[in-house]
Amino acid sequence: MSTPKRAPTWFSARRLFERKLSELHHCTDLNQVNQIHAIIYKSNLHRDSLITAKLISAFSLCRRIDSAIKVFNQIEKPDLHLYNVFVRAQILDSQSSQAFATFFEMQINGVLPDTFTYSFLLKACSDQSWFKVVTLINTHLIKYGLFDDVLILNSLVNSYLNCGLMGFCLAEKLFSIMVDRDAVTYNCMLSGLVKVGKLDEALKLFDEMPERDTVSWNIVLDGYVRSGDLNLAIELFEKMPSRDSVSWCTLISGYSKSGDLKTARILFEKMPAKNLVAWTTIIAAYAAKGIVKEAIALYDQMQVASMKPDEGTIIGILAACAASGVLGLGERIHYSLNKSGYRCSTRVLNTLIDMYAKCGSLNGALTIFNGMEKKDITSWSTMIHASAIHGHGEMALHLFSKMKQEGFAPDRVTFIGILSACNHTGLVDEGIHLFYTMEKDYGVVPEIVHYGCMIDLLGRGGRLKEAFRLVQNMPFEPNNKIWGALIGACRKHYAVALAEEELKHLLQLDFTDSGSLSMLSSIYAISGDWNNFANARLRMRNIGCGKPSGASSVEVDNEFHEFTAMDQSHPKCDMVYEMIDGLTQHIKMRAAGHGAEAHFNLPVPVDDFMQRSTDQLYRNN
DNA sequence: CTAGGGTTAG
Repeated sequence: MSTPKRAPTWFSARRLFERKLSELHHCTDLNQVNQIHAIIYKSNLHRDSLITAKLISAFSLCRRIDSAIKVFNQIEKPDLHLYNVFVRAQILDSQSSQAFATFFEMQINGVLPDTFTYSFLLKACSDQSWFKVVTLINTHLIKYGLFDDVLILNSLVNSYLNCGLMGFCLAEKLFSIMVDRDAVTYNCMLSGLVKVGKLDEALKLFDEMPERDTVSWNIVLDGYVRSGDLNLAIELFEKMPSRDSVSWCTLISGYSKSGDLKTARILFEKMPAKNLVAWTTIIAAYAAKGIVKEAIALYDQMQVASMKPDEGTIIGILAACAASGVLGLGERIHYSLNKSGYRCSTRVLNTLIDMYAKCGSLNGALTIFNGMEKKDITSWSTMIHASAIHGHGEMALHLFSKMKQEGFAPDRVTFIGILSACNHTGLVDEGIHLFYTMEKDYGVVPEIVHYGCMIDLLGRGGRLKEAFRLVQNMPFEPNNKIWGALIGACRKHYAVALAEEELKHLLQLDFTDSGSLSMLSSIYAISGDWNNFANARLRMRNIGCGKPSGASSVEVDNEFHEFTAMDQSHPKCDMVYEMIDGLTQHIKMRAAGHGAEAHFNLPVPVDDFMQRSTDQLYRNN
């Protein structure tokens, strides 16, 4: 006789609940969290600070910051632990300013922050714009006597390393005075050195370190990959004492980015336990190369292998679609997301906007944008840039004022977008106005990229003297992009004399931008100065110009077509050139004041063609 | 707290 099945008793249900409660802060299943939430309220446990803290963590893990906020707001007097959990939840949801608000609020309420609070806040300090905040936290730590804890000092070193050159110097200083360094301290510094490209110093530190774990080896592996020396990378990979998924993925990603898909694929097949990152890397690699069929096949295979795509997977593949202009795959993924009922995060939606825009569908981008209930600064900046690349300057300006109405403060990236919108549409005066108000009214200090936009804007608008004056007065040394914009402007407006005069000293500079050199040589060609022309051409040859040759690409019905200059290899080559000639004629007629109604014999209707084509410049190899 | 895929950028 078999043992009778026992009905679940009150006792076992209670035990189950207690077990779930103790693991609550690791739970990623929203339904379960909601259930437990309900039981907590019924059992009057919501006054227990530890349980509430776990609940906030759980909601944060399920990406439901709204629920976490509700729970937090119902607590009358949060303690340090609750404040910390809430700060971390806000940081994880990239609500940094709200997290700092919580940080101030707790101090007003007489709760003093501890090292945990500071370590969460430091996690938000991810780039140069946070440098001042990091120094501030540094002084706080000293003031409150928290400056001797390895954990927090490691966080501090790491944050400094994220903050540009100034940060790097302070990180080195801090590292040198730290007495209690542990493995993490060394690894932070090691990765900092690799990220600023100081591979030699990184290797030296690697040798000097008291102990090396897998993380250390992986950082050095990444260093070789970044330096482009994949042979050294694979050599290191082979002699590493231990390899984990990160080692494999670093290498696969390295080969993918270098364009060697074949080796990337071989490594992927050899990788023992393929994880989500490996799948994402290889799929995005095929998508970026425009090999759509294989990307789709792998995407399906991944699901057969019961790997569930996460946010990173979706963003990675969509970004690759955007970079290569493969609308078909992007649309397919968007469709499958909708069908599966996946709740797209703001970040995924932002990536979708960018993907549609860069693949030629401004309408697709707008549809996503308008349907978003929670837009962030990136959504607005992306949409502004989307209008810019489609030549809709007015739309970009409209979006710009609307985002301000909705309470968003434009940042450095927004300004790059809006200035380039003015540039693409010839809105010179609007651009100048925005540039001069960006610091005064918005507190955004112009960087060299913003100057680059302005110089391009002025130059294209024919205001060459102003462009040159701006270059002279800007607080930066001109880089290749600045020179490129100037030379391009001179060429466009046949300002040979100006180019000569202003660019004379340029020839002595260490000038390595192939595009600018080629434009410079064409200026000399126009002016008939064949000596300097030859000179410029010689310099181009010396720096190995033409290596990263530009290519246009377009995807039609899941097939990828690529074209380079003077390319005759395409099977429908004649039709392509016929189209180009027709379009050129079309543009010239439009420029001469003829309306769109002017009739041409084109093999495909113009709108259809414009809708589907992308003109993405990218580098071979 | 450190390493891998990953939104906006003349």
